[in-house]
Amino acid sequence: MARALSGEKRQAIIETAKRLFAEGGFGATSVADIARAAELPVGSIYTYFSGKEELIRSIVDEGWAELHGRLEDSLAGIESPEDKIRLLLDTFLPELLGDLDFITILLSEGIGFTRIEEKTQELSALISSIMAPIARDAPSLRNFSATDMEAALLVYFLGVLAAVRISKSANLSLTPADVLAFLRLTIQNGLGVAT
Amino acid sequence: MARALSGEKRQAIIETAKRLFAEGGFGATSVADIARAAELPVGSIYTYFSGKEELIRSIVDEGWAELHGRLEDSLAGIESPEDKIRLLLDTFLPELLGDLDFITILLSEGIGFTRIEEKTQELSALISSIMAPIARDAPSLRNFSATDMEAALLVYFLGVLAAVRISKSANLSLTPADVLAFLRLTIQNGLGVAT
Amino acid sequence: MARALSGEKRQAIIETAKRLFAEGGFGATSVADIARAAELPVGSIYTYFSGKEELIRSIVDEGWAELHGRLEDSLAGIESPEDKIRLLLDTFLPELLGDLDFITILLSEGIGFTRIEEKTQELSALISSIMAPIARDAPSLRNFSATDMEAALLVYFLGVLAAVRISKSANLSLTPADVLAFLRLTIQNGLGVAT
Amino acid sequence: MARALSGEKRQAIIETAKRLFAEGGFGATSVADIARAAELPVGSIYTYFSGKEELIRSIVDEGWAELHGRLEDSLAGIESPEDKIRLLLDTFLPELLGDLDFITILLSEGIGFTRIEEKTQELSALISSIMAPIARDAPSLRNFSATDMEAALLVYFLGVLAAVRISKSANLSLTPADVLAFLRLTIQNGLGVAT
DNA sequence: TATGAATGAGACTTCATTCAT
DNA sequence: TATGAATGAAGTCTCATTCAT
Repeated sequence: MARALSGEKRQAIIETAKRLFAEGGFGATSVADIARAAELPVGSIYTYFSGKEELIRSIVDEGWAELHGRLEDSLAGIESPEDKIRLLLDTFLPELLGDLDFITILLSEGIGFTRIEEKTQELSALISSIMAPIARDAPSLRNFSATDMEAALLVYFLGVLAAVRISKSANLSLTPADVLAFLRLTIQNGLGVAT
Repeated sequence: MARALSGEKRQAIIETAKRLFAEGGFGATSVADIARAAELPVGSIYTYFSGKEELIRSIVDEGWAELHGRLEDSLAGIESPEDKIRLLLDTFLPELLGDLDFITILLSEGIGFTRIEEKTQELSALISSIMAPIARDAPSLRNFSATDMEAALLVYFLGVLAAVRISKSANLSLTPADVLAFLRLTIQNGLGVAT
Repeated sequence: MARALSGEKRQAIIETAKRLFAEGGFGATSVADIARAAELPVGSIYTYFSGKEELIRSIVDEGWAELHGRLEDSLAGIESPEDKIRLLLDTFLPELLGDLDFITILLSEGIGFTRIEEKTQELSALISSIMAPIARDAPSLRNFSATDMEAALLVYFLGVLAAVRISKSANLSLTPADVLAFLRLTIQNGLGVAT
Repeated sequence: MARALSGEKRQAIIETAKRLFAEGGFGATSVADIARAAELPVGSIYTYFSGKEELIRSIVDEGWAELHGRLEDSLAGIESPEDKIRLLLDTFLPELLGDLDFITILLSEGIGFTRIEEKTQELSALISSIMAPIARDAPSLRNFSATDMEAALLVYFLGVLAAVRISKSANLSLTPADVLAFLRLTIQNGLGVAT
């Protein structure tokens, strides 16, 4: 029997590529760069991925699947909408915001190689369904149409990601925690859910 | 006359490159592609720009300068903060959101070649100063710290751009007008300024 | 038993490689392609052959040896030159012309990896010796020198192979049977041997 | 104005590539090999040809066009079928047989990249039309069907090419002149045309 | 100033062969 | 013996930039 494909090696490639793509961009990062950084021969990249595009697609797809999976698992054990929102704000978002490389790829090069839009909508729908029961009763959302809600979710979600990313890359004083704090305030004001 | 023609040529290069960079990305668009699409010889690109990077830098810098300049000019003739906010929502943002190619470049490839962060902060500061007098008196913003305001501006500004961009590239039903409508509602709720 | 199985595996490799080399060319066919098509692991190819070149050499050498061997065996039991010629036309050539992949390899990639020329001469000499007694008495060959005979054999042999090959690859209406019919006519006219 | 494409350089590439393809085969000859032999930078090959395949296609197409063109030009001034056949044997074929590299490419790698079959048929039809008036009256061709004629042309044409090629590559004593002599004899016997 | 051919570094990818298992 | 992951040299091709014209 020959050697089996090494999950470790595959993961090392994914992680190295994620970092380099986030730092320098997809186009400016060569497969050779990735191999060098991962301390692997170039050929090995192609043992694990059919090409450079499959590599970025895997980074996004798998990163997203893990995120989404963990979120759904966690939500499954929770009944109250308020607790679900707290989970989003206290666990899910901090985790996502902690993975700046992932966010960077998601917001820039990722588009065009992966169906990020579908993923964003997926998440939108999930959050939307969580918020619906509360939003219905929130006085400040009285005059929010369904379209307004859809726009709100996109703006807040993408805005939070982009804000955190730009704060980091521009060395602004604003931290992910600050951004989350603003989001908490906004949700408390809008939905009346304190976290 | 000759100078006018040259200016036109330069502008043609900028516009063609902007479209191609937005459509295919900076890395995937060659200088020859731009020359072909602009129906100009390759050499001409280098008559007007020192290289490919200066080209994208010019697109972002000049696009931003024009935007910012027009905004300041318009604001100069307005006294009331409410009217200023109306100008932002009714003129400035619709214009910006209409230039999807510019937004796309700004959010993806732009970063890394240009100091977008500084520009975003510039705009942030401007808007912040406009809102300050109103925000102070808005009851719903009572417990908003300065940091919260900074976060809010970044999240809304970047969120609106990213939402519009993704809606277009993913063929979502959400239009720039929908996103603006949400923003208007939010401002009315938060600042009490109707537009 | 084990050896029989191994022989089968070796034969499967030879046959698969022959087909792929004929279809796509030696250079364009990878060892992995052959392994995949033969439903064998890559390593197995190297258990039976020292490398890709030995593989094509084996295809040509063994194919030729079998052909030549069968021909000599059959000729051994025949006395009359006329019957020998009939054997060539009715058995040997139809068999050879039926193996289009072999012909294709022989005429294209084969050269350069194998000493096809020697083989062609070998066969030439054999056929020449068969025809000699008859040719001497054929009136129409009166003014044929030995060199003319050598040229004739080469032209007819290679011409028949190339014609059949090109007819197939170009989807011409000409069949191997048509080409053989022409050859029969020619031999009847030239040597007076009817088949 | 920039430099104009150099016909000389293009021709040098064609000739170098033709030689190398004939000597080592298409697959085994790298673009870098060609560039080195032509004393040109690799990039220049791509200034004149879109890729390696267009290169071999150009070799075959242009070589064939020149050959075919010259043949038709020469035939245009000749009335008698006998003289036309003499032209084929005394001028056209010797020229073709003198370009061994071209023949080699035609017979091996050429197939698959170029529509050689169509070209062969083109020539077949031309020669066929030349021979028709004579063949009708030739007693020895009485029992030749149209299919036989087609087969004959293919076998003789391809056979002559292949024979000359193999004689050269195998260092046989047979020369192109010998092969042509055989062909002359055969035509004299069959068609009664002396050359 | 205008042009576009020229250049060669470097990108992505393939692949024959080896060898740990 | 059997396997197929591992390897890195080499292949094809692209492209930003230069510069002869």
